[in-house]
Amino acid sequence: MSVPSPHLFANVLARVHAACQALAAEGVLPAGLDLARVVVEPTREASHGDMATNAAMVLAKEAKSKPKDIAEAIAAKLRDDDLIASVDVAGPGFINLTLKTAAWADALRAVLRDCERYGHSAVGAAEKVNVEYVSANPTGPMHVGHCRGAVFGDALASLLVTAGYDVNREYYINDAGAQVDVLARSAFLRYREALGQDIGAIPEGLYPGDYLVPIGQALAAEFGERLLNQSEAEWLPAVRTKAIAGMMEMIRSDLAALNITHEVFFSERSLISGETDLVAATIDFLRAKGDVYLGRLPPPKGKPVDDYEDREQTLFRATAYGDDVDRPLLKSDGGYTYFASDIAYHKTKFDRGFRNMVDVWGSDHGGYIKRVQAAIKAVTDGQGVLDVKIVQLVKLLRNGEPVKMSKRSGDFVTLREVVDEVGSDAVRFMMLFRKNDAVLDFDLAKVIEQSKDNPVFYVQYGHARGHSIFRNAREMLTDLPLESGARIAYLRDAAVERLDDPAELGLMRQLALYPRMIESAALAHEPHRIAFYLYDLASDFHALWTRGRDMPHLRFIITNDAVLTKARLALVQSVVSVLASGLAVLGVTAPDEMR
RNA sequence: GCACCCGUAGCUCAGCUGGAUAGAGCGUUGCCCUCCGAAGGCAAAGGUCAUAGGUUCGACUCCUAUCGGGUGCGCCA
Repeated sequence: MSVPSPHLFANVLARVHAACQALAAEGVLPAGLDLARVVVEPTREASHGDMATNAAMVLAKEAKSKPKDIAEAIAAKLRDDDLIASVDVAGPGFINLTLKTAAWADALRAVLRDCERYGHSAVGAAEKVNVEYVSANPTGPMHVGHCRGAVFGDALASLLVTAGYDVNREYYINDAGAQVDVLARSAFLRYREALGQDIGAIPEGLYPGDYLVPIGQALAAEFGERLLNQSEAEWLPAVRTKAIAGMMEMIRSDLAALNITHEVFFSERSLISGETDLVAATIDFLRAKGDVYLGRLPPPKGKPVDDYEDREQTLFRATAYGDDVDRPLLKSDGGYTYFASDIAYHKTKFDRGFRNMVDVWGSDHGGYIKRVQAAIKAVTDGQGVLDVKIVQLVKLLRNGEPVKMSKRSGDFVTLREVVDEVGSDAVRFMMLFRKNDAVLDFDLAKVIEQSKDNPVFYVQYGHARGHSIFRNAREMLTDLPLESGARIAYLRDAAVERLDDPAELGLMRQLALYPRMIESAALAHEPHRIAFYLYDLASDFHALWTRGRDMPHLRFIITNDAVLTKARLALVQSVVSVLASGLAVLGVTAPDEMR
């Protein structure tokens, strides 16, 4: 696999670094300066050139000279650079750089050269990252509330892969708590039903959903009437195992509808059912460090706890690691708290080689972050790092009206219903077209609209429009290949230096931003930035396309100039490639034509 | 009471881990289709970035306090 060449911004940053180091060698700047805070970024205003660096301002204090003086010194070095057309010092010490137009042509060639690898990065340095997401309780089908976290986690994982990390996608199966016993009892009822018994109404406290009917039938087929004479203690484990397996199968199939897969499904029960009790081992580990003690907790504030009992309990010293209070590890019945299992679980992640962990949780778990991060610190001696991404609620609407009830399940809308109605692409893109920590309105009617108001359509249409241009261009360039790999190869030697219209150069600038966007979005764990970037790119592309209406000389296909046409097709191809690449990161398809 | 998240244009939201005169879509207003690329395009208006302090060359971004909205607060997962 070829390593993509450093992108334009990284390239220019390296030149700025080199200039600083040269000045250090000459004694103009002190030796050993920390260049970490030096950045090269696109300018917001065209009058400031193409790129700007803050080098002089950042280094001024340490170098003990005026920013302007340093800026002039760096600028003088950069003026000799073969990539740079002009250098200006402005404002408090910005160094504004204008690149030679050849640099943009080179950047465009890089897109065609790297093909689908364009934008891929090595910042991740193949470091292992564990991304845990979904982890819905195995007690029923997935509902809409789950799908934002599912899509977010999946896109984040793809983004990290694209940025060069070694990513493991993981699902934690909560198969050890009381809720799976409830599931087992609910399934047992359906088992009796399958054997012809009249079960009447589903009792309060059990899961009423029809989705358990097939589980009951499967149990009847496997066990016959054997379980009927057994006590609950006897039949429950087998029924539970069967029911959980059935629920997980259903969940996997729901996820498959969104093209989401996990490499690892980690069972909570496996922590305690193996040869060694890993939860006990983890508690012992913490106890040996002095982080476990017997003590009392003040009663909880907020809503009163009716069965509150002040008692001495086994506590983890979470406050020593940044949490607000110490947290219990054992319940009054002697069983492990969910938190205790969770510590052991995250310890296994670390023990499996993941120093970097990302968990994607729903907004109602926000209060749980500190204690798990505290636990990870304790259990990994500060080596492991957990970033928790909270995804906010989705408000499901239809034409602006809230959608509450479900046709199928009665009390919640299933993920499957939503995907069936609007398609995976619309769900995925819209879930990512917002910061994860902001609540999201999802309107079933609007997301399938084929208009500019619908970002999903707008971006996909950009890709399709590119292909439409290729199809039309074949009337003139009859040997233009339709297959994308061959077409890219065909366009690779196009005379892209002929692209000099400001609108074209603007699009080239936008394309050059993509690799930098991938890196920063990956480092920030923010896949939504890619969605917004693609929207901007599509917008620029559509704008250029429509300019051809008033200005025929700007059309992509110029019938009497094959060389220019080919150059413009190279630009179109680059846009198409980047749109396809970005959509792939988001898990959204890039269609060749809109139906 | 405490912790965490949010507060940016009339509405829905971006703002690239501290950069220059805060951006986009919708909506509003004004132009642009006898024909060639209008499932539209161009342009304008619209802001005390919740408020008040602080940190520094520089703050929507970091810190403190206050106001408003949300979430959570032994032995649920």
